[in-house]
Amino acid sequence: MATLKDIARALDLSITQVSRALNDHSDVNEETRLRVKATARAMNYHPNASARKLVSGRSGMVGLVVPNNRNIGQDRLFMEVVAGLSTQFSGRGMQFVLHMMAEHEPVLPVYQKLIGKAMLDGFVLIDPLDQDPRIDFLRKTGISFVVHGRSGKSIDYPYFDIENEQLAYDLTFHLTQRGHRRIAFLNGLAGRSYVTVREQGYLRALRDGGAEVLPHLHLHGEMDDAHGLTDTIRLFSGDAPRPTAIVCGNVRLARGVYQGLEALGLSVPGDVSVVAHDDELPALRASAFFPSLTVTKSPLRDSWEPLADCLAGAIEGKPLGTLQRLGSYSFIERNSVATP
Amino acid sequence: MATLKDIARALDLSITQVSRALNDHSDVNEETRLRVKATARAMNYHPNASARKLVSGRSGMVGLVVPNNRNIGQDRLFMEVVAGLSTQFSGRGMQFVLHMMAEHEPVLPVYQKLIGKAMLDGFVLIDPLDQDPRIDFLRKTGISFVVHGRSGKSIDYPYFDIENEQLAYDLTFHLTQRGHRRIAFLNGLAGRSYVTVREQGYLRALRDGGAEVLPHLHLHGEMDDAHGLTDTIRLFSGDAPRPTAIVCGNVRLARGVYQGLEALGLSVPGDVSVVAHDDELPALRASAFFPSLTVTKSPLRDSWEPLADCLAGAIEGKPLGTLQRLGSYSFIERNSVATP
DNA sequence: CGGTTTTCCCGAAACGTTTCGGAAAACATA
DNA sequence: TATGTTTTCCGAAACGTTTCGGGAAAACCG
Repeated sequence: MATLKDIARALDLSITQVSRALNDHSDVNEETRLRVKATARAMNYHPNASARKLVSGRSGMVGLVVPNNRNIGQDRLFMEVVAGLSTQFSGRGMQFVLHMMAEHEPVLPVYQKLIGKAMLDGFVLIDPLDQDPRIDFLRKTGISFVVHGRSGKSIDYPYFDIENEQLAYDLTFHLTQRGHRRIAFLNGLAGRSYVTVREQGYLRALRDGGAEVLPHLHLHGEMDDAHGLTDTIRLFSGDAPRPTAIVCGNVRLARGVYQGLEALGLSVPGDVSVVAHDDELPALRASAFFPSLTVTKSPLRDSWEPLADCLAGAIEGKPLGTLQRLGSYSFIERNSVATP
Repeated sequence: MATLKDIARALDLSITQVSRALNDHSDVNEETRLRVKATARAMNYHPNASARKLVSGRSGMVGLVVPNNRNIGQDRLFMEVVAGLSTQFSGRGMQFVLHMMAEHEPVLPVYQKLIGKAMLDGFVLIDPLDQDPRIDFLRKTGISFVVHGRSGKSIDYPYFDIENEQLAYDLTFHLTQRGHRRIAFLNGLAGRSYVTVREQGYLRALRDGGAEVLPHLHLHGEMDDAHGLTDTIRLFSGDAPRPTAIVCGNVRLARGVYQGLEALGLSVPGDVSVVAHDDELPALRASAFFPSLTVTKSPLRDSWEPLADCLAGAIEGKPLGTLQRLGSYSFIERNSVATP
């Protein structure tokens, strides 16, 4: 636990100069800088994070607050997020604080408290809602943050996102081009901003492609196998006009859809075409579906690096322009689409 | 971001007295204490963690360092650990720092660095190995820590553990009492301390129960479905004497074993008896096996609270006796065991 | 050689908290 | 009234770092 004082004493320098040498300030002799750095390493000195935070306002620690309302234990996505972000920040010499809230605990007071303790430099915000109150709150406090996604009309904060509107458009429009006129969309939970945005892309493509807009074909829900299965069964029960194609919000939904169609005795793509967006979650390969699944692909694991980048940049005070990034996706045509 | 100074000024008190009032020291008037606490809440004051850490040595932050060598993305256990610990510490008003190391990065320098930065009060240590070097290292530095499990001969540190020796004994001895003489044990990865300890329990039960000790029936490996399946196939191939019963380190292994036995045309328990230890991981119910599985049960999710308790206690300087805890387990007899 | 700039360094203050040692006032004891 | 005791308070120092404002010496310029 060597301190600046120890190094200063060892080299017969002032604490000031040692600090400046280690922080690469301009007015310190090149030779002394080297001597200081050498002895710092030798005494394996690490700057005391608390002292540093106290005076400079930076601690190198960032936080993720996770509302624990859903069954986290089952959630593969959550693990991806946590493992990805933690690895990224650890690799940058930063610390990653994971705060899991109690169920039904209000969110904003938690941020309030964490900010009050003044130990975090910033936050990562995931799963933004339409008009997310967290964003307004954090913006008001002035603390740095980065959003995984976008929400609200004035987007004047750092984010990393993919073009959800466009990929929903691409998937849907592809189906209209193959002649489909009744296209269902199994979307995510209503209220999530990416869900709303995808809906817009879906509707735009329906109009552009000359397909029917049928509200009963647009469904919201958890994006897992079970909902894919049950939604499919429902779409093909009852009297309402049935779809000839289904757009799935992710590959898990698509797996459920395949099961549902098989149970109904319908074939893919003979009776029903299916497309999906592929986050490339582990152990779930769209190419291994039978028939293999046509998707827009954008690996979720490519999110963590830009997210960490943007947050680190925001903390360093970089201009907003460099802190708003869009990930790319690719359209991969396989064998799950045919003409109706 | 109210500070002690703000409160002091508002109440015309000294900073000292405000601090003492908030920390429930003895020499402060009951009435002033209440006034102070009221205004503190009103100004929603939160003590600055860095300043506190700097002077008192406590920051209320603890860390978990995770070696990222295995495929974390797939690991359900990891998620349980992280979600459980984070929830526990958050609930105690403490902060949980998750540090995921790069693959093949040496561990001890990471601890060294984190301790050097002096922002953490302690560590949770999981998956201890026999003679785990991390334990020796942390002990030498003097920082608080708690181990999930036990390792080494002189166990003079806080831990939470279950009686792995005894439960392996119970499972194995149960089979000997039903007349089994050749009992296989699908254990975990060699080198883990709980694996070694379970082996001892298994061997002790074989001797006590008068069964044969056949080294080729004791197998090590990752404790998942795949290994349960492949190990089972191997146990019943070749010329070596075949087991009439199998002890599984967890329920995932047991599921693989059931699949393997079915593939071999062997029935449970008619041809082979199977028992396991049940960590009660979500979405894997031993009672839903067919035939339902006889187990020793000890929910893993019951570990996080005592672990957090013990670490918090260690940081507060409580005596070691209260910081070494053993979880209980129960033996649940179902339908997967018969006489050979 | 006088004046100006550059180079390299340092003391002291500040961040917000806890805690040590003392001290004034009120109260009890003799 | 003098002496101790308890109650309630406060000033000042300390934790380890960064940074502001200066300052001495060396280098440069005409």
